Amino acid sequence: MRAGLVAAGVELARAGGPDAVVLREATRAVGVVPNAAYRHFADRDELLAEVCAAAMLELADRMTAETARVRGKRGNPAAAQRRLGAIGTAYMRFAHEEPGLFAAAYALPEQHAYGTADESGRTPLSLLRAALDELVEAGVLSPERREGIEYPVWATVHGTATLTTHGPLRSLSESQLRQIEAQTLAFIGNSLTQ
Amino acid sequence: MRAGLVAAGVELARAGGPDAVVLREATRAVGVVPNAAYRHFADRDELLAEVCAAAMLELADRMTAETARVRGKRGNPAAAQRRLGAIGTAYMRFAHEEPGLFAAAYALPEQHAYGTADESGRTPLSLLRAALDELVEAGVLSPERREGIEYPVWATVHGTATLTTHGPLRSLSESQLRQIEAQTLAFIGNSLTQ
DNA sequence: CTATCTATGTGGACACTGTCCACATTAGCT
DNA sequence: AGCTAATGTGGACAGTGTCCACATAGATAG
Repeated sequence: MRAGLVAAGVELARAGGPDAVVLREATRAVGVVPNAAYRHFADRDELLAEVCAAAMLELADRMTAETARVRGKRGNPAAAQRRLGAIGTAYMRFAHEEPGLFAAAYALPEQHAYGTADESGRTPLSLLRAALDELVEAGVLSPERREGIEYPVWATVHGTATLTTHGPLRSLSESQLRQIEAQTLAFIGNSLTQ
Repeated sequence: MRAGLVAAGVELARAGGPDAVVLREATRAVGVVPNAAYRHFADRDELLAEVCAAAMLELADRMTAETARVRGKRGNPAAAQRRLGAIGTAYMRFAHEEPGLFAAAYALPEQHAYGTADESGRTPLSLLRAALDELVEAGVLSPERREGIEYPVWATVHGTATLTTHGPLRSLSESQLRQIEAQTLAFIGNSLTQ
């Protein structure tokens, strides 16, 4: 039933973002009285935390999938760059295809949410780090510039994602959107390969 | 009184972010019955929109102030770069000194909020554009790379600001924070001067 | 096999929110 | 002076998170 509540919460978040994951509605969905939820969660935030973790997991899954589609063996410069691009693309695509879940993923400041690890330990951040490590290994990014570079890279993609989904840049045309996303990836590439 | 409600709303937002700007509380602060607000605002969102605009304005003011502190005449390459840095610094500093207001500034997707212009027409985005234009004028940024470059730049700074204030990177130590911010600005500089 | 304990769901309540309606007051214009 | 438009008031309703006391079922111990 805990799982049922979380599943209901995820659907609510998918449809309306973190604010839409309302405890009473989730209990209604699973067919139980509101208070029953308090046997499984201390409060609404604890439910939202689970929803958040689920959203992060789906994001990590998408990043993994998109990365896996890139051919070329590890260490190949072009392939490494494409894999980093795949990570950014998956991130921004997730934000647009599931804006509610994306917002929910970052709704809780608390969370140890560098991304709660899924069973395999993959988190969005760890996937990004791996891609950047490969970039160093491939000789594209110099080692002395590697440390901490994941944060600006993450921020750039995250900023574009939020600005274009929930921020002032939402309601751009599809083509404008694609252009800004491409420009964002090029911007990152520019900064790294130098 | 409309102004009073907005002022109360701004203080609420300052203290607790957009969710804290609750209509009834604002009317309480100005000493009037809740419904009185409906003579001035269609609903809560319309009040929040004003708060949002006020927050954007304060952000623009800070950016202007920080930029003005940079010496060196227009067109000087080093000065132009420092002015762009000042804009980013002001942005991230605002996010940290006024996290509630910063969040409120971006709370409403609706808004024509590329930043509602203040009396002088300055908005955060227009200030950024001006700084980038100067960078072109100074020969630091090549003209053919100028178009639309404001979006990745904005996104990078915005991403760092949100991740470190409301996101998973909050609760970093002061020194880690400063380092990430410096790294963010360097990252942008790297991408532009190439 | 019975008795007790623990986990889980129920009913009812409270404070709080945004919002609507009907009413009172007040200021300004004719 | 009297009408009109603007503004504030009182009361209400639905919806929310959360707390309390109660019921019930399932396991566990004697």
